[in-house]
Amino acid sequence: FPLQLSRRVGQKKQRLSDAETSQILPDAARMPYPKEPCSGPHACLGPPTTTGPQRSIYFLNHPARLGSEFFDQPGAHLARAFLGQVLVRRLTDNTELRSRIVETEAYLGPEDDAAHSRGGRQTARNRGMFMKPGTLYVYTIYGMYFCLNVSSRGDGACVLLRALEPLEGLETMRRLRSTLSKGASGRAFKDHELCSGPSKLCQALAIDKSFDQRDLATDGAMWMERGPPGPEPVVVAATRVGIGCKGEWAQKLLRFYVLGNPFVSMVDRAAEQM
DNA sequence: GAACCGATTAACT
DNA sequence: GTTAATCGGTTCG
Repeated sequence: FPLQLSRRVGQKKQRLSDAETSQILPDAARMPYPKEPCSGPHACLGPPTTTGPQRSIYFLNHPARLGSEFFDQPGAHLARAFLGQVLVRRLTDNTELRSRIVETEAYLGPEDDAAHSRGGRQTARNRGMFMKPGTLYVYTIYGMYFCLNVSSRGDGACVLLRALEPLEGLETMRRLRSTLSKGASGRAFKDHELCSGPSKLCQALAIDKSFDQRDLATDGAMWMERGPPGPEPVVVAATRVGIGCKGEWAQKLLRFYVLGNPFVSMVDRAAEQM
């Protein structure tokens, strides 16, 4: 069994190859980029279509998929607007994982010293940041993790998803986390450990580089739905995580999270006093 | 090519 | 609170 082999004592550590992962997992996010939003073998089970003027009364009680117009907001606005919305991931076996977005960070583009697009840098890696709002930007970090971003309005601007509150498919998320986590001591992850970090949520939702540059408004394997109506969550604005603490841009309050939500990755008590 | 390093995690004290 | 793990992407010579 490839996973066990890779853990043999003294053996050079080896990440699961795509082929190996696909043997273990029901879905390793290896679907090719769909040419059409809902083409392929499961077209008849496609995700809800974008809201539009033709929407009938039938859909008023059903989840509405967020479309390109929603993502077309300045980064900091979009980062706040994401809070409370529902991220849906459909695996290749049609299992749907649902989670509420509870923590985000905005990266504002070339002038933002903490952004990958700082100084106007545009490379093969960060191309997604420069594509139309709603385009995903997935990058590898520390050689072993992924981070998921959504392009916003503004050249080279995007929003990093940092934490989710799992709603549906928790046992699948738990299995994905255990299988993909390097520590993998066999212990079961608690609910609040499933998606409480930018790379944890990528493991829990089986998101990898194959999602880079996909369109969240039309993709068949992942989309966003308007969260259920309810009281407005209290939003905390704090400094961003992992970008150092020196410099003008490190001080800006571009991280947003739902006050009191136990699924947030890091609380900032000082920011909460404000 | 080589050197450097990171929008993190998990295990440890 | 500290630190090892781990390697693709970027930069530099």
